[in-house]
Amino acid sequence: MVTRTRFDDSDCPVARSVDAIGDWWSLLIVRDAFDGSRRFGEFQRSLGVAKNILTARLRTLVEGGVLASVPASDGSAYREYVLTPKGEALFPVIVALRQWGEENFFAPGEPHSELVDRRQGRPLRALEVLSEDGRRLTPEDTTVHKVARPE
Amino acid sequence: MVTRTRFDDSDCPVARSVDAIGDWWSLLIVRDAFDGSRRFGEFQRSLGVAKNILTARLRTLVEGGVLASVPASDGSAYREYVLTPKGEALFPVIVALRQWGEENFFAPGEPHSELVDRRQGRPLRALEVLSEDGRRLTPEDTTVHKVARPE
DNA sequence: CCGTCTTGGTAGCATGTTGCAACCAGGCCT
DNA sequence: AGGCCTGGTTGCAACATGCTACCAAGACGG
Repeated sequence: MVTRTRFDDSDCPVARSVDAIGDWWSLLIVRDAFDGSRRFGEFQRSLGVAKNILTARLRTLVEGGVLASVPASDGSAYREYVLTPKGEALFPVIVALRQWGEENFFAPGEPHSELVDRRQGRPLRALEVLSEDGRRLTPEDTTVHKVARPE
Repeated sequence: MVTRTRFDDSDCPVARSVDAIGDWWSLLIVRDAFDGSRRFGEFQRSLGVAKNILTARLRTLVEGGVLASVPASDGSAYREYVLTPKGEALFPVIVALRQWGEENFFAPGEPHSELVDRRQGRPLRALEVLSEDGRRLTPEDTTVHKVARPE
């Protein structure tokens, strides 16, 4: 087959995550969902994505348990897409990508959308990778413990 | 055009990050690089990716400043691919995806590769999104401050 | 209800991208 | 020199993406 390679049986959690999200559009849909988008049209306008693509991505996200399709909150007969707990758990992923992007792809002072603490209106603290006892870890401080896949 | 949509001029850092990484293979290449892979053949065997795809992804990652192509460390005439500081800064992204995958795509007790603290051999602490003054934030505690794109 | 607008899609087609397999050049090794 | 390893490139078939047009059901004013 020439289908896109799947990673859903990999023993690496990163690979399975990547596989579950599906593609980059999906991640931007999730980003918009965190930002309050709920309706098909909201996602479509915000992303500028073709409607057939959006339809397909929303479907796979719902099938994957990241989004749920629920009756509209305004009483109309339309449906809305909201994050499930599993989808909400992607928050650190989005924040990590956001911080990496801010750091590396914007000139100083270049305007960009910014995620802020609602209470103080201040930007967030940079994510830190910590050991169990709270030491800050760099990539060199860690190693991957490989697990043999059972035959 | 029917080319894949690009996000490199979006005002959202998440979109620019997504655009810079390019596709999922690239992220898995970066994961392997954190895990110590350096040579073309190492990536190829580890990922099982077609060589032409790997060639293309390595090239875009080098062009994007995530990897650097350096002379081989063993004195041979071959080249190696190592993470730049910009690439190393993806560490929290990989860790976030890894933790999300561990949490959501493995049955309890199912074997999987694991990222551990080299000093203690223990798994890492879960990433936390914190406010500037150290409060732990959920998605609901944050909001995106939109910035108008200058015309 | 009746016509019309909005919402949320589907269908068809051109083009781009992916993956496989075959091939190949230059390093390395004895 | 001969043969194997490494690190690719090339060609092709299948699949995915994006665009535009179309469409059905819900909302809505009269």
